[in-house]
Amino acid sequence: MTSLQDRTRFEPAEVEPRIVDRWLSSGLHHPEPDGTPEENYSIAIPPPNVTGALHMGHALNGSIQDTLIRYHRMRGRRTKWILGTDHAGIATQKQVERALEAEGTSREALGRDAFVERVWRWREEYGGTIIEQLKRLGATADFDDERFTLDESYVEAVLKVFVELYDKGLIYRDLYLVNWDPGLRSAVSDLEVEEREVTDTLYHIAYPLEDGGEIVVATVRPETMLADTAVAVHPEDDRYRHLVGKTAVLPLVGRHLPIVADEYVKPDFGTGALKITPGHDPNDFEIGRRHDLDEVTVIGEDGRMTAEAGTAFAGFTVAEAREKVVAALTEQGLIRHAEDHTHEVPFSQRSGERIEPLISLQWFMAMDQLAQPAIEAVRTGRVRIHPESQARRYLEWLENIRPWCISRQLWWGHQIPVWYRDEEETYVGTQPPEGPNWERDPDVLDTWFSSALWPFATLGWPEDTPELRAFYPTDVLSTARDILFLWVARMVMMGLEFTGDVPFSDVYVHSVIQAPDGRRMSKSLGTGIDPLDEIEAHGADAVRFGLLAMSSSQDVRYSSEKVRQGQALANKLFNAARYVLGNVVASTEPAPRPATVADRWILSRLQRAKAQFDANVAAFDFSKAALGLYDFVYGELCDWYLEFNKGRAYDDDLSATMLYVLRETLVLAHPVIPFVTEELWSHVPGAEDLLATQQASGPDATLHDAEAEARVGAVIAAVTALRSWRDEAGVRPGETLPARVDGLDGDAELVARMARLDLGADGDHTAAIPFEGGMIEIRAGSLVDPEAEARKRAAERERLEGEIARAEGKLSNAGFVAKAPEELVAAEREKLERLRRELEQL
RNA sequence: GCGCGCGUAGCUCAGCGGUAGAGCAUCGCUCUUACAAGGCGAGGGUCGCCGGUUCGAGCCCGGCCGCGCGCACCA
Repeated sequence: MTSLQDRTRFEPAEVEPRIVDRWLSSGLHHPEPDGTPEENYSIAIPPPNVTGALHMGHALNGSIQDTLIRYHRMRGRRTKWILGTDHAGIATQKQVERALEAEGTSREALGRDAFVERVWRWREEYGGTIIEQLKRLGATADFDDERFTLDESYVEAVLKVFVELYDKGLIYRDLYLVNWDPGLRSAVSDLEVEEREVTDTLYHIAYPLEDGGEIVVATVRPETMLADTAVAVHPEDDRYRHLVGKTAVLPLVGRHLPIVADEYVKPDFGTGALKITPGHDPNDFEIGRRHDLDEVTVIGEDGRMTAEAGTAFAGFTVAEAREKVVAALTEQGLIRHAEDHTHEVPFSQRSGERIEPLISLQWFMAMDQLAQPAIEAVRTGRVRIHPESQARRYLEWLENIRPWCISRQLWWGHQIPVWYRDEEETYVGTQPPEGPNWERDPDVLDTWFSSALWPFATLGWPEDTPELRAFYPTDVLSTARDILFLWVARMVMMGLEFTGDVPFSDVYVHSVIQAPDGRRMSKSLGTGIDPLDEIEAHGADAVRFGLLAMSSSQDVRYSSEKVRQGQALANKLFNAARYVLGNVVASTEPAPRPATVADRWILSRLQRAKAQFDANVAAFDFSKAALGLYDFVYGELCDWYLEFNKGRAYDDDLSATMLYVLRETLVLAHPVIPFVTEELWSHVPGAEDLLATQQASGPDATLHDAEAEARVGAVIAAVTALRSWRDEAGVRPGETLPARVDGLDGDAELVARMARLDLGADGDHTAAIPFEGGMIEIRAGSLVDPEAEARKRAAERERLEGEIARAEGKLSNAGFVAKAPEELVAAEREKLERLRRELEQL
């Protein structure tokens, strides 16, 4: 191993691979299942898509989870970070289909079995990528126990859940209007649909009435008129009241349409008359069921018009049919008006295609009954969601929950365990039915159906495994807010339903990292930043620190400054350790052996840093936790304590204290910046094993020292005041100044050393520099420019007078004296007196 | 449309009832026994706008303006 003293910089690229190897070969990431879930600590990783690569969101969440895992591992908990990947039905199938297309073939040409086989091979090849990338981040997930949502045992769990929910009547098959994705040729769930603003043409179309006259309806989708089965008006609408119960005749088709009254219709929109197309519009579908209307389908699953649309339109795409319908209506003089209309239209998040609402035979899951316990769990605090605002979103969604369409017309996934025979018989079971002529339902389950079981299916459920007994329920689930409904809420429901317990006690919803310009990070926009590039450039510690430091309760822009701050911290700590280790008596046992007020001060500040770090981690405030480490290492340990001790002999006492502080600092910082701390640990004399497996001790109240903090606080104030004075007075920092110090008693020596004062010499009085707790008198005569000094003094007097005026004003305010808290008034009085003294001394 | 969040130093963000903060950037000084990916210091803000509550308000309340997100059925 390279000697520490030869290196003046921390080189992540050289150090990190070595350290990762040591961690992995130690097996520290893999706990034996033992103990209870209360004693142990576990986190189930949000399973990345098996085909995925590490992006900034993974890097942030990986940093958060690994920080929690390392923190609790170092505090005596048996920790398991449950690892694995998700088969990601649609995403994976699409990737492989694209590859097939490039080869000039298709999944249809291959057939189902060969295609699925092909996807498995694809997974063999690319599935390990993201796992390897997590290792580079320093993640100590359980790499020895990697799960996949299509593992044999996982499939068993999924099928069992399906069958049980079916038996309870919560899963059912229904002919219902679904969000059809024509690109995917599959149904998708409500949560996979996003609204986009689109400008369409709103046509006013006249429908003749059977008894003469007409009624004009407004629509942006004229082609769907071919499937109209009614016209609706508002029951209170005087313009149309007399038409309710009459019949209109559908142009181009000739179908007779009842005119119905329904509250849904908005009289002030369009013409106030609404064509009803139950087969192709969600609202019309509801209205249709209310009024028992026919459901006609004219658009097929391929996005083209069906035979039902009539010979003039069958086979054309929706867009083509629209033109033809409008042309035909125009010809008949039935288009009364056309205008641009901008509105929100559903698109598939998966394929980007416009959703085509279609009536389709699909599997659904009733959610109301399952939602109730999941609502209770959050209301009663059994599951705590951080930040609070996300808990409100969670509850709102669950309180308004709708049935979940769980079947997907894909090949890659958990095939639905239902068999049919002769259109008559249906069999539902985890094993295929006996007997001939059974056909299995070709559809697979929505990926989120299997993800919902993740925290317990990964631990071996439904078997009563040692892993399940030791680590379920898990402790924390950390995730982004976009899958709070898709995933988190459903895990709570399934966990409660099937294990009788919540799957985790805390949910931490982390920030979404945006591009530096505030746009979404995305490959297609070219705004993505690859965390691996950042690790390459700045080191994994820097990336971890930076991501934690920029995280917040809301979305944040990526801040490369924060990453550089992390890099600076790693380098700083590296050099501080190098310096300390080069000076201490190596054989000394690390221990707090304070011999000076500075020693007592740093020991006291260290306890404070530990307590604050603990509090911040407990509150999931990772930004404060990371920045607090930076402040302690930079602002207290390096800027002051190491400097205080320059020129002091490194005797046994100082060595013991130094080593103690160094070791405690490495232990404290390790969860956030594991690499540099682990590397340094290997150079600390007497430090055994890996830092990652050391046990941290909590803040030690006996080392808290208010007196030392006050005294050193005054020293720091004095030194800072003097440096500032030098800068303004133009006195070089290196120049030793004859001076007297008032108000610091025995600590004046410390100030003299830090600020280059000569307390023994004497000379003309030239300047008085007040600081919080005393006064430095410079006796340097000719060194100082008298004019500059006079200007400074005047400025200082002005400042003091201003502050005195403010304090006097406050104290002469009867309201303040009468109503403000007593101690505040007293403090103000003291301050006023102090300011007056300072002014007098000037 | 309803709901939530955010507008604080040039930039990214803390602070959320008692005299405005950090990191970076800028400027000046400085190679003082670790660290130039150093050290020290300085400048820089009517805390989006208007009212109100309070002895006292970035901080609480109300109303505007701007930005973002979530939910929603206006054809």
